[in-house]
Amino acid sequence: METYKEILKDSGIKPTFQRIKILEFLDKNPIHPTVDMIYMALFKKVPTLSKTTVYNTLDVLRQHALVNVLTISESELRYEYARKPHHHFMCKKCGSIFDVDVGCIYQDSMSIEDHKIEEIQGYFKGICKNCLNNNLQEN
Amino acid sequence: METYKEILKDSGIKPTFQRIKILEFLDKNPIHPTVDMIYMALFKKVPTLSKTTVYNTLDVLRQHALVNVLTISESELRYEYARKPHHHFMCKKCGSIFDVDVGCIYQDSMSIEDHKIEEIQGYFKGICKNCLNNNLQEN
DNA sequence: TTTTTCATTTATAATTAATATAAATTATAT
DNA sequence: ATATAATTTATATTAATTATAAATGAAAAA
Repeated sequence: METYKEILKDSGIKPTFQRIKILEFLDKNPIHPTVDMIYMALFKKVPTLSKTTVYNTLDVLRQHALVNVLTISESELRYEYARKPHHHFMCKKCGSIFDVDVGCIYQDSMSIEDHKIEEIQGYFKGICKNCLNNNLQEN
Repeated sequence: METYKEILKDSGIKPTFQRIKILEFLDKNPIHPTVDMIYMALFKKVPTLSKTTVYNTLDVLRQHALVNVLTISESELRYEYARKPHHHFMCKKCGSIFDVDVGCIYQDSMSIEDHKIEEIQGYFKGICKNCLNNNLQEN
């Protein structure tokens, strides 16, 4: 199993302690966190961490295609460890974001209506299955 | 042809001058503008307009399903007059946003992986056909 | 080892989109 | 006319993000 240090090195990124920790957090917590969620979680174990570093690191990781930025929320950006392409569902009630593993027919297209495609984001919004179940129990 | 006043009335919205102007602007300028773009454009003809009114009006129009909010940009929200469902393409070079009229196979689905769908956003990003052409001319 | 250099991290300040609040205005109903 | 309520406006506030510069740390050169 490849370590985070190795993943960073292989991408040409100097594997600093902070970068390793942020990458590890994203990998182990597929919750599509905000910058603040990452900062709050890691601050407990790395009290010297600064929020600027989280921003900087996410930028670096993104430039090397290790993380994706999601604009699914209207108020702040969300981040995820980049695995294979997929779409996302955001619950309007609890706010959680889920991966949805549906085949996108444009995933392998080079262009759409003569525009060159470099990136595809598919966002679904509504009520997640957990909230749907909780609603039933309340009745 | 239905007037903007009528469209607002039919949606149960009091057709004020500001609301009519904002709705008209969105209808006649399918550029998916930001709040600022709407404000700047209308301010010329309606110098008393305030930016808060643009925010408020867009909220009201949205609640009555007359406008859609796009989160395609990472820095600010974009708005459009709500017509029939479609996806969007944003150019990474010039920043323009285009409607793309592609059939979405999930458009009529009620749910996805047990989550209840209420809204679907499909975003494509890359280089638009205009910028692709301009690049050729520069050589 | 010591020094130098450079990248990274951190602290701080600045920017800006969006929201909240309250006063002013306008329209509507009494 | 007057009172009431909705809307608009001005202003202040919040909060995500970016910019700037100082502090730190690690690698390279002497």
